[in-house]
Parts: sequence; structure tokens; C-alpha cells
Amino acid sequence: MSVIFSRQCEYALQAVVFLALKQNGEMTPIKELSKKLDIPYHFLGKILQDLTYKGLLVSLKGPTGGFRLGIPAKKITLAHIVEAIDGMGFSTSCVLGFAECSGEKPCAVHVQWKEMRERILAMLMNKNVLEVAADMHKPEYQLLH
Amino acid sequence: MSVIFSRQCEYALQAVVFLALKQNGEMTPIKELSKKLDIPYHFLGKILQDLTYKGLLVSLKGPTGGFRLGIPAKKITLAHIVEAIDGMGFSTSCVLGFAECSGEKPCAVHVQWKEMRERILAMLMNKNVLEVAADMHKPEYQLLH
DNA sequence: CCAAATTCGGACAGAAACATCTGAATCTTT
DNA sequence: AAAGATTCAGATGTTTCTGTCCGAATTTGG
Repeated sequence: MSVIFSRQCEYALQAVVFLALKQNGEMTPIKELSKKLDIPYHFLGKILQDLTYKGLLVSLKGPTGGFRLGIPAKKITLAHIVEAIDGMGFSTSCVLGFAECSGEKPCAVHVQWKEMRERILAMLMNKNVLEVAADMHKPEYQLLH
Repeated sequence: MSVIFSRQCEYALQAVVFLALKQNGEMTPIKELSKKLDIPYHFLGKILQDLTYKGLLVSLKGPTGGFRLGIPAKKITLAHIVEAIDGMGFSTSCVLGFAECSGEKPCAVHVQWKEMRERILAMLMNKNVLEVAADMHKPEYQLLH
């Protein structure tokens, strides 16, 4: 394909950012997330279940149930979400696909690629979902309205 | 999963770099590439066929047949290979997975991500396989020996 | 207590990516 | 001309990812 993260992971990122928009302890059911973000209902259910198991979310059954963040939004970085769903494999993998490529036995583009990966990683670790959600509120970011 | 390029694309990158190591017009059969690079024989066959169709390689049947570069190594960049196999989708895609994310309707990390993508793209376009192959010759790069 | 809304858990279905198989076509060498 | 090595083309199999379905468990409100 040629995409950095899996579909699941993208859905997870969107969902967590969306939940971060709700500042009170309000619960959001799958149905709402599914509609607003246009993500398949049952598929999203699995993903949220997974994030709940990993501790990023908290769930509640029954009417008025749903999901909310399990940790303060400020403490959840994009890296946390990616790690929970896809793992951090991308941050060590070789562009050319050599399994043994490493600092001791590098491929010819190892150092340059390493820098890219580290930049990406730094960005993911530096962005918490509170910031992201706050930005999405601003009029110039219309995707979640 | 969480990898930048598809398996096919990684195999293609490796194979083309390997072929760039052979400076004379010598043909290399699939069997040799498959063994040296540890790539499944028939799968690699398809990929080389594809690269041949795209003009990056030239093939010849029969004994003494095989594949060689179809363009001078210096003119083939890593970007050319990626484009031939995976396409350049990654260079425009949104990290959060929003389909409509763009300059006019950005997500909250659009600008930062755009910079990452552009850096990656620049690196892929600036690296030609002659350089890469030459580096792989050097003793500090042992992966292809 | 009951009905309705929700998550939970497991099985299943479909699509895409990865890989293999087989026979045909082509080329080289003898 | 024959034999062997190779690519080519299409069909098929396998695995992983994506998505669906259903029934059970839980919670709320009447």
C-alpha cells in the first residue's frame, strides 16, 4: 500500500482526538464516534476496546455509557496511541527492508533514514492530544466540525 | 503493520541496488538475486517483471538471460523505484488518516507532517542507485557481501 | 423488575497483500 | 534439431488486515 500507519491506527488517532474534545467526564458511545468520524461501527468498537485494555480509554456499559479518556489528554501523546495499536516497529525499520540493517551493519542510506525516523518519532512524542484537539477547535481546522 | 513501504517495494529497492552493482552489461537471473537477497523466487520474478514493464529494467530470456538496469544507474533514484511499485501516495497522505486533509482543510498536525513527507521525498529523489550501490561496496557496509 | 442502550467477546466473512505453481514462450549451446 | 535455462502470464493458494454479525453481560431509567 504505502501508508505510515495501519487503518486501525489512523482510526484510533482520530477517535482519541475526538474524545479529547469533550472536556467534562462525559461518555461518548461508539455510535456517535462512528457517525462523526465515518468509521465502521463494529470495527471501531474493537479498536476502542483495545485502547481501553491498554489503559488509554475508560469504558462504561449501558445507556449513558460509552468511552472517555482514561488519562488526562495532556499526557496522551500521538506516540502512545501509535504504540498501543501498531507498535513502534517503524522507528527502527530499514527503508530498503534489510532485516539486519543497524548501526553496526548499516545499509547505504541508514544514517539518513534514521534521522527521518527520529524526527517522526519526536513529532509523535511531542504532540499530545490536548494540543491537537484544541487546534482542531480553531476555525482554520474544520475537519471535526 | 506499520512500515513505510510494501514488502514488494522493499524487495524492488534491494534488487535494483543489487543490479546496479554489476557495472558491465551482464545479465543477472532471478535465481541469483533470490539467493543473494533471500527473497522468494517466484515473488521476486513478478516484481522484476513489473519493473521491466515500467522500463527500469531490461530482461532477456534463455540461458545467459536475466535482468539488468534499463537506464543508467545514476539516473535511477530511490523515488523512481518506490513510484513504480507503491506509487507516491505516502507523500500526500494525512497522518491522522483524514481523507480530506489538505492545505485548505488541514488537520491539526498537517504542516508538521507535510514537512516530514517532503524531507522523505527529497531524500528518495536525491539518492540514485549508483551512489547507493557504490556505498554498499565500501567495507563499512557489509549487507550485500 | 423490566426494557432499552450500551460494551464485550468470539466467530465469521471479505479484501488485499504475499507467495507459489504450472505451462508456455524464448533464447543459447551443443 | 534437441535440450536446457531462463523469463512470461495467468491461475491458485496462504496469510494478514479489514470489516461484520450475533449473543451475552452490564447499566440506566421507568
